[in-house]
Amino acid sequence: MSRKNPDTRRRILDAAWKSLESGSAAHRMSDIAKRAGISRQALYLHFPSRADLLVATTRHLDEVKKVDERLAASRAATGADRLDAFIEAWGNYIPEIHGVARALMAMQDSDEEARNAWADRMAALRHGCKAAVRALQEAGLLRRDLGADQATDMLWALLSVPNWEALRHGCGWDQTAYITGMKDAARRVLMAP
Amino acid sequence: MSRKNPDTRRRILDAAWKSLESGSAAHRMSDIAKRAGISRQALYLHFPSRADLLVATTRHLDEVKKVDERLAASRAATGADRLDAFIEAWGNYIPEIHGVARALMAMQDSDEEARNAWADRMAALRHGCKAAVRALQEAGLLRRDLGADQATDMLWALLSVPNWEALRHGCGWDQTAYITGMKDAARRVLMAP
DNA sequence: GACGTCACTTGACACGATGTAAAGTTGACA
DNA sequence: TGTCAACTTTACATCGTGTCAAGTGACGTC
Repeated sequence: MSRKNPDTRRRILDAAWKSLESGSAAHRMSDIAKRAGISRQALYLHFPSRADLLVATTRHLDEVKKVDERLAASRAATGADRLDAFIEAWGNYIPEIHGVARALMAMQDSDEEARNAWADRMAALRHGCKAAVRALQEAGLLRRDLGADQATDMLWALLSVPNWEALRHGCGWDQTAYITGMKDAARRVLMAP
Repeated sequence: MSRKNPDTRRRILDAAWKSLESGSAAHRMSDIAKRAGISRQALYLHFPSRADLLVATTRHLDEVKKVDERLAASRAATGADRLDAFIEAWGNYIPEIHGVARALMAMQDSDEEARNAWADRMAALRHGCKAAVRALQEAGLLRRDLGADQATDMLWALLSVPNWEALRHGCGWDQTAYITGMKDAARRVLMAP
């Protein structure tokens, strides 16, 4: 699969990324191929299906954008600071992956591979939420009447991509308003006053 | 368009609804026609496109399920009770329209008509949120540091269908847990402690 | 009792997107 | 010079949507 020219592969992934990121609706395989400067068929030589391409594109983005490093910063903090840092790291990552995320979400109904890829991603987010909730709990800041699982669920829902879309695009919030709004909402929902 | 047999029209709408509501992935025009007991072409005699059919199905659902009546109940209340009543009315309506909502959301990228139909629906929800926020404000219960618009946005995002999906299906919450969880979250985010 | 019309059926086809298959081109390397 | 790998070109299968046109059968009307 990936034994072809690694440079071409990279060009395809960049093309897919940019194509999805640019608001335009030209997300067909032929558009991506054109943008990468290769034939549509060469694309299938590297990625057997559209779903494969999208999944590889998310991984590629993770690598280029260094999610791990970003999230590592939040892991250093404790208590409420950790919650803030996590929301900031993830919340500022969403706009960068948003195009690809949208495409992946749109394929969920029709393609199992896409569904699994997105589920994986959401599981990773949930893991981060869980850790942030535990940090609150350890600092004695988590609401007493809220189970850790329930708190994790709420935070996870709050930080979902559709929520980001709703506030940023549906309501016209800017990115900093989104971040501060989310930090505020999360503290109010999860922490004792 | 709708000058054909109104009984057939109704059968089509019911078929579309049930087809979308049943988890199975058979949502093609031919499946809906089969379920309605007519030919695929007769379907196009009543609804010129898939998007038209979906839009009509949501309206049909609204009629059958009597959204207006349900929401009217919440309009009678005041202050925090109104917020609770609104969340309960809308939150319990989501599962009934969920199948159709999903289909409509999935068509957003490809079809403008579907996009507008969904936008209309979300605008109606937003209108309800705004009224609930105003009720809080009039009762002096709204947080002082939160603008009415900002509060409306937050409530609107909180009550979105994707959030319902995330908590009910992603996290396995049952419907009553969802309702109480949302009421609680909304109060914490919007009201002063 | 023939006639027309209306709601629907039957069958065929165009289109756009994905994905498959196979033969041809080009350049690097032995 | 020959071969191999990466990519191109061309052609085609498939699936779902939407269009078109001719046909059928029941019902009301003159």
